[in-house]
Amino acid sequence: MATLKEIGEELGLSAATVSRALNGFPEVSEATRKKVREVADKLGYRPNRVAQRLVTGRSGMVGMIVKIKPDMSADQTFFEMLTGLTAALAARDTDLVLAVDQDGDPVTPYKRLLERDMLDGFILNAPVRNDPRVAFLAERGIPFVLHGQDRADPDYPTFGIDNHAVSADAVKMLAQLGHRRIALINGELKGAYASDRLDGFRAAMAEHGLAADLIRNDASFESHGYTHALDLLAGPTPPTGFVCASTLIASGAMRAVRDRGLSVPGDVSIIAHDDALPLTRAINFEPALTVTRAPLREACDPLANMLIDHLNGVPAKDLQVCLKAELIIRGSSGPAPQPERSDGR
Amino acid sequence: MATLKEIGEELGLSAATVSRALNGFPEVSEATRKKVREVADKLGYRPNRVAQRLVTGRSGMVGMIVKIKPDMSADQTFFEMLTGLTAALAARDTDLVLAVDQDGDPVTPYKRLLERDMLDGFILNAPVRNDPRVAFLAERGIPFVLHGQDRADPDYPTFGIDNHAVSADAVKMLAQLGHRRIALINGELKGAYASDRLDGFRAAMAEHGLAADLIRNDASFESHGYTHALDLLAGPTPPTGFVCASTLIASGAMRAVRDRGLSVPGDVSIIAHDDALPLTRAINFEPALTVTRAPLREACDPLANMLIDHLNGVPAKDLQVCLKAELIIRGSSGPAPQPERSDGR
DNA sequence: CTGAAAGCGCTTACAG
DNA sequence: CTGAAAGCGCTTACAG
Repeated sequence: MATLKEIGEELGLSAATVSRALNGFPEVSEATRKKVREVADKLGYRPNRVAQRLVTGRSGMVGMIVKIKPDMSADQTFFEMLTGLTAALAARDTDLVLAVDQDGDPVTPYKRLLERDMLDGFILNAPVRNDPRVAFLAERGIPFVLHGQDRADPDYPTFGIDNHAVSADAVKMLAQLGHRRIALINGELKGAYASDRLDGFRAAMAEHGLAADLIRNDASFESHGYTHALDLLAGPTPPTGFVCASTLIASGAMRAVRDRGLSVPGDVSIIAHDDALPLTRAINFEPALTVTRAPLREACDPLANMLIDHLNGVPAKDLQVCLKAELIIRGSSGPAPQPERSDGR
Repeated sequence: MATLKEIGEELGLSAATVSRALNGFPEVSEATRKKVREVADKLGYRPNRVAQRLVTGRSGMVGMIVKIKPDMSADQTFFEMLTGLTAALAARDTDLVLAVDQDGDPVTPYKRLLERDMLDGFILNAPVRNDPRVAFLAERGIPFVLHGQDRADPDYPTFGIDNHAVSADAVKMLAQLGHRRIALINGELKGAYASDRLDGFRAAMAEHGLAADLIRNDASFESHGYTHALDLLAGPTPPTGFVCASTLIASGAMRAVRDRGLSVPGDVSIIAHDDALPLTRAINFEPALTVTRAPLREACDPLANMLIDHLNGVPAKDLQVCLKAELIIRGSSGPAPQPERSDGR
C-alpha cells in the first residue's frame, strides 16, 4: 500500500504537499496537483483511514441500533435503510456500525456501543414521542440525527416527513370526493410517526365537520389491515374511505372490502402512505393504489449528510428538514357512493 | 479521555510501562500492574482504538455482506447472525461492517468494501458450492472464515455443521421406525448446505435400500412446505415420512398432512432441521417437532473467534470445525403406519 | 507555493 | 522490571 511519503519521494515532494494536493487545498499549484494525482493513481494510493482518524480525532464511524421485534416486522424498512445509509455514508468516508437491541432499555445498546468504540455520532431511527435516547445522547454531548420528529421543537438535526399532513391530505382528498365516513387504520401508536398521523387525521376530520370515530392503531401487517377493515365495515355506519398507514395495511384492507362483496373504488376508497418499499408496490395493486408517497430510501442521503455536516460544525438549526409527502391519485380512490335514499326521491 | 501518558504521569511511570501493565505483559511487577489498573480505572481510561489500529496495522473491522433476497427470506437468519456476531466480535475488540448485496455479481460488494476501508477480514455466509467469493478473496490474500462448507478440502477456516449427516440421521431414524416411503423437502439447491443435505439423503436412502424419488428443493417458506407436501401426498405411493429443511417447511408440511385428513405421527412422521430461530420453535408444534438441532446462534462465537485467531496467525488447518447436529426425538415422529394388507392376512 | 516539524495515542524492539 | 526512542500514516499550524 502506497503512502504519501512514497508518492512524495517519486516526485521530490514532501508528504505534506502531497497531502495538500490530494485533499484539494487551494494553495497547491495545478501542475503539482496533476503530477501528484498521476503518481497516486499509478501506485494505487488509498489514504490510510486509520491514520487520518487518529490525527483528526474522528473515528469515521457512526452507529445505529437495530431494534428487532419478535415478529421481525421491522425488517423491510430496516434493509431499505441499511442499504441506503451504508451507501450514503460511504460517500462521506464513514462506516456504519450496527448493534442490535434485544428488547430492553432503549439506551443500553447505545451505552455499549459508546463504551466500546469511539463513534462520532448516531443515527436514531423509529423515534417515539420525547424519545429517551435523545436525552441520553444530548446529556453526553454525542451528536446524532433523528429520523423523524419526536417533539415539537428539537435542538438537534432531524430529517423526516410531515406525518400530520400525510393523514390530513388523505382526509381532505376523500372529503372532497364526498366521503363522510372515513376510517384510519394507523400504525402502532407508540411510534411518533403514528401519533402524528393520528393527530393529523383528527384535525382534518374536525375541519371537515366529520366524526373521527373509526380509528385503529396497530402493527403494520397485511393481516391487521384485513381484520380491522373487516371489523370496521361490519359496524353500524361503515366507512366509505380508508386511510391506511402503509401499503401492506392497504393490501389487507382491500382484501377485506372484497370479501364483504364491495368494490374499490366504487363502494370504498382506499388511500395509503407509501414508503416505496420494494415488496409492496402501490402501482401493482388492482386498482393501483392512491397514496401519499415518500420513499424511505430518499431519507438516507439527507440523514447521512446532515449527521456528518453536523459533525463538521453546522449548527443543528440549519439541519432540520421536514418534507411533505407527495399525493398521488390512482385508481383506488373515487367519489363517495351515492347514499341509498329511503325516501324514494 | 485519559491517555497512557496521563496515567504514567500520575504514577511517575512511562507510557510504555503503563501499556505493558494494562496489556498483561509478564515482565511487569504485580505491584506496578495493580497501581496502574487503579489509576486507569479512576481516570476511566479506555484505549484509543484508532491509535492501536494504526500501530498494529489492523483496522479492527471485519466485513460481512448481507444478501437481500427480493422476498426478504434471509432476514430471520440474518438477524440471528447479526446479533450473535456483533456480540462475539465486540468481545474481541472488533467491529462488524456490513454491506448490502443488491443482486449482482457475488464479489462486487467485497470489492467495494475492500476499496473503501482496510478491513482485516471477512465472514462469508450462505456459501454456494465452490463459492466464487472464496477464489476472489484467496487470490488477494484476504483472510476470511466461511460459515458452512463449500468444497471438500478447504484451505481456509470454516465452521459449520455436517449437513450430510443431518439428512442421513433423519432418514436412518425414520427407516428404523419402519418407514419405507420417505420424502425430502429440501432448501434451494444453490446453497451448499442444501446440496449436502440432498447427498446425505440419497446416500442414506440407498443404504437402507429405499428409493430416493420423493425430493423437492425450494426456498424455505411455510407455503412451500405446504404445497410440496400436499403434492407428494397426492402421488401414487405417498410418503409416510417427511424430512424437512427447516421448521418453517415442517410447519407447512404438517398443515398439508392434516388437510389431507391424516395425522402426525399416526399416518405421517415429520422431522426437520432446526436452526433454533426465535420465531418457529420446534417445541411449540403440536405435536412437538422431532428435529436435528444446531442453533444458528451458536455458530457466531466460533466464527468470530476463528477469524480473529486466523488473523493472529493460527493456521487454517487448525480452524476447521464441522459439528454434528443433535437428533432430538419428539412427538412428530413415530412408527410407520401398518400397511393395509389386501391379501387378508 | 512548498517544506520541516510536531503531534494524534499507541506498541515494541532495544537498552539497561 | 522499566524507560527512551522510534514509528505507524496522516494532518496542519508555522516558516519561508
